[in-house]
Amino acid sequence: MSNLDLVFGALADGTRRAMLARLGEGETTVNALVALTRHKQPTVSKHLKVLERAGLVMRTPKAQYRMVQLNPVPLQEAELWIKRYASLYTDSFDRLDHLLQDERQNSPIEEQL
Amino acid sequence: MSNLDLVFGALADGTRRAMLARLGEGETTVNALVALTRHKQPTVSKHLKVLERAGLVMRTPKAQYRMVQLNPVPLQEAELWIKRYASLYTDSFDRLDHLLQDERQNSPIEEQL
DNA sequence: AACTCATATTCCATTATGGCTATATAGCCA
DNA sequence: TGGCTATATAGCCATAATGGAATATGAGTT
Repeated sequence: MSNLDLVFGALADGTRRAMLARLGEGETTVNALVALTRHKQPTVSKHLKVLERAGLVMRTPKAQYRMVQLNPVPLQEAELWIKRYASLYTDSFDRLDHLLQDERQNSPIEEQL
Repeated sequence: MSNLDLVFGALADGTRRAMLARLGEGETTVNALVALTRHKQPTVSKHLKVLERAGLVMRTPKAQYRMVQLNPVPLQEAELWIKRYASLYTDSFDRLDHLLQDERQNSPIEEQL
């Protein structure tokens, strides 16, 4: 499975997006994230695992807490995908550019994404 | 369910991203999309329905074909979300800006997304 | 009308997801 | 040590998602 699958999959949930938004303001603890949502702690831990699997989040132990930290890189990749593949329609110069690049690789297309 | 859920969910699949990438180059038929993937036609039709539900795609009948067309708007919204909520870490000016805006609304956070 | 091609729908099996409760683990503090 | 707190894991359930085969629909074509 592509990493973009995991990243977009992780983003496809409001609770997880809320957690990311919060993490964008700085690292925090798991409990702080629990407080943000209407869910129980184990549920939040599961969501964290999804985010972690997508590479969006890192957990580092600090005393009895696990500090949760945002990793922006996969988000940038996701943003890049949207720009690269789905904004072709706007800029026809860009479009030609991408078409040329795609020429080099071939089917099955899904493996390139 | 938020529309971003549907959009990101739709993007969380390489086959669908491949279809979108193709649609970025212009409208096409369902069969052309089938040819792009390793999947059967009914499967592709299902994927199209997912994309349609997310508002990413429109189908208009043209003779016996259904022309499939990309709708860029939800993609822009998705891109915007990434920028708005998850790129806080980069620009501290931006960050302050968002924090101030968030001040007005409150919990549960997930409903704001 | 009969045939064909393009696409959608139905049904089925398999697997994934999201939430909960209950329980385990592990670090701190007294 | 014992007890509190923070977090993870396991087990369970309901629901949704994925893919295929078979079939239906609908438009063109002869």
